[in-house]
Amino acid sequence: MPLGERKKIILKAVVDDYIKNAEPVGSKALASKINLKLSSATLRNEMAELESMGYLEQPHTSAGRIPSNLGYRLYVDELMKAPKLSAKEIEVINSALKVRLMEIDRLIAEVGRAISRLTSYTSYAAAAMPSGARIRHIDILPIDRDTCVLVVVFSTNTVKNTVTKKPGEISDEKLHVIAAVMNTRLENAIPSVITTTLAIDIAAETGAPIAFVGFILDFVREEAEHLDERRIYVDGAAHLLAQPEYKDVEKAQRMLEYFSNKEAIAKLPEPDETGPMKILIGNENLSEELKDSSVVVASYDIGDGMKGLIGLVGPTRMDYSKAAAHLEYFTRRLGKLLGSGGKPEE
Amino acid sequence: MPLGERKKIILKAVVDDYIKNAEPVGSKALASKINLKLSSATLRNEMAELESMGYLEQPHTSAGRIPSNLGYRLYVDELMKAPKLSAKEIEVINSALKVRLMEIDRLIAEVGRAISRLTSYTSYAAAAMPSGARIRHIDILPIDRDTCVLVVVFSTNTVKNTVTKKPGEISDEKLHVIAAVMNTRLENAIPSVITTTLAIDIAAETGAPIAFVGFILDFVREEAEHLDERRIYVDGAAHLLAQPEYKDVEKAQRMLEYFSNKEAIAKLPEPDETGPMKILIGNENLSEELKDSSVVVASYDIGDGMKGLIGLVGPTRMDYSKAAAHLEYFTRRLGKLLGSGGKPEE
DNA sequence: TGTTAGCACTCGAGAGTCATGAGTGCTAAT
DNA sequence: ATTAGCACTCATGACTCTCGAGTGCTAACA
Repeated sequence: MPLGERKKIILKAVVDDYIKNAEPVGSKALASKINLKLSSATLRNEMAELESMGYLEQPHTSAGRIPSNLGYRLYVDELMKAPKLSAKEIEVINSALKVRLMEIDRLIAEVGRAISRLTSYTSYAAAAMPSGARIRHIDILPIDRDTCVLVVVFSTNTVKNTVTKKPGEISDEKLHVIAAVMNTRLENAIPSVITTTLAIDIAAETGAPIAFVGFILDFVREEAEHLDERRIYVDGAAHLLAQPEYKDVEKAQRMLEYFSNKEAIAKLPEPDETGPMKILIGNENLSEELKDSSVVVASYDIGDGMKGLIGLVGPTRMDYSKAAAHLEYFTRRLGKLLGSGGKPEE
Repeated sequence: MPLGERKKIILKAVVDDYIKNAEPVGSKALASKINLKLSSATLRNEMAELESMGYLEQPHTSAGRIPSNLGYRLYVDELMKAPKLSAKEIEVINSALKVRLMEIDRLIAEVGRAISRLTSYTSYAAAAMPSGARIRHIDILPIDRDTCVLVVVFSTNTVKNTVTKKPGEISDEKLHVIAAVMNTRLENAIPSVITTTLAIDIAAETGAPIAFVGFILDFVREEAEHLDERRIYVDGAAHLLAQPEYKDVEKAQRMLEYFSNKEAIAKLPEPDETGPMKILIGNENLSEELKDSSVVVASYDIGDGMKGLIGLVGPTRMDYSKAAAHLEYFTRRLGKLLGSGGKPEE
């Protein structure tokens, strides 16, 4: 059942209006706003048909129509105006991205914050690490008599470090030797090869205290294990409350709780092989809590096999076009920015 | 005007009851709950006096009384039951702290999360770095032909690192030399000594490309500048909405926005010389947004001159005793745990 | 055949009314 | 000094009513 051209125009008008005003749109109001010169009666007929086809819904008999999930779906797939940012918005984004490249985590958090501000929707941002990282390099830097810094580089180019005490009697050269032995044993190894036996071996070979060696190896293994545990930054949760669909405190609270729940948050949607952006409308979401919200999520390449993830959450009535436009631009710019990998030559 | 013993008991009972039920407490209800055997009429008289003294307030003529800020103040200063945790709560806290020592930032965030869960109040947690950190050590670790890791240790024992490309022609030994030169020049220096001139100097002395040296020094300086920019982790904002005093969506939204505002959040209260814990009731708070909320905040020693900060925010009707008890125990345990400084010997 | 005008009908939102009851202050008795 | 009694206050919630935006249907019209 292909939709007639006029029905499409009407559906688009209804969705646009509802996105803007959050109130069921009636035939009369629509008649004055639409460019087609049709009477409200005709629109009523058309809208009744659109409803029977499942694109529109009526909250109650004597109210206007609102789009159904199916209606939104058609809207985002075919009808909505090409996502486009104003020059001013682009200006703002670019200046937000002018921050120097910093720790990846901080960057991700900042990006989430910026896009949430710009769109007035709640954002979530994360970096998805490829699992199965290998150990690339271990180093132990002497700092003073009984302090040293332990540095581990993984195959993802992620670096972890910790400051720790060292037994005073270990010389700087000895530290070097310990690190060298660990590197020959562990270079390119998966973290699970680290065992107590290995620690004992290395301690014996280098003559270093077993406790010290054990501490280092434990650190390496644990950091490796935590490597693909993605940290998600949620920002702009307050924006949720601004939306009339969350004016019910209970509902708003459920959403906020959802966003502060680590397990739930780990399952937030992400784009798949179908492309770098995904729009999930209402019940297309898998999480129960999101079933009457919508999500627009995009991914970008961070480099070193890592993928960045950034999404916006709003009511099903959200401005998909705006959300998509911002995400699209942001991820494109980020991809470019990060693609160069923070080389010295800027 | 010293408060009579009986008035104190009555005030305490009113506060306790109001903390629990969030509803103005009337003379009759109070008469049945209080252990003194007084009639409601007597209580009425006493409560009227307490009101005229400013310890109680009446939302409207025919309602019960609620504590005023002054009343709460007296309550926390003199009346409330000694903060005490149940064995079960202690159990939960201890298991929450059993996480291995990790990056300080992550630890702080986790602590905030845990205490928010335990108390059902919104928490904020931060580490306050001492300003004026000096450079302690710089190292450049070769990883492969054109990748290296830059590691900087500051006098606060904070370590910052970044992965970067290096010009392929620089040998591992050369990296070593560059690092050594930088260390002799910058050891124990304040970051502002880093200038373009210095970069040119070092490049000349080592024969390294000026771009590479410049990149390293820029990184050091910028990280140093960001060092005392404290990052604050807020958790459990959803708990706010559970409190009846924030059932008004507007108000709740203002609070949430407040907590996602970087500038505002940087000014959250912290304990001062008067002691490790501070209770701010209602309008004792300086921020406009907190004037009808209360804050209980405590600090603890992280070591290396850093101070940890953790606070709970709730309605003025919050359970000060519970909040204080949790904070007290948490900070005490944390101080002990961190005091040892993450030595290898556990 | 598609469009429009007209009309009776529906139903949520908001205003107004009213009874209820928890709570008060005051007075007089204990 | 305490208490019982009583008249008064006022927020709350249930109920009713009106208003009006919006609908579906029918009949007239191009």
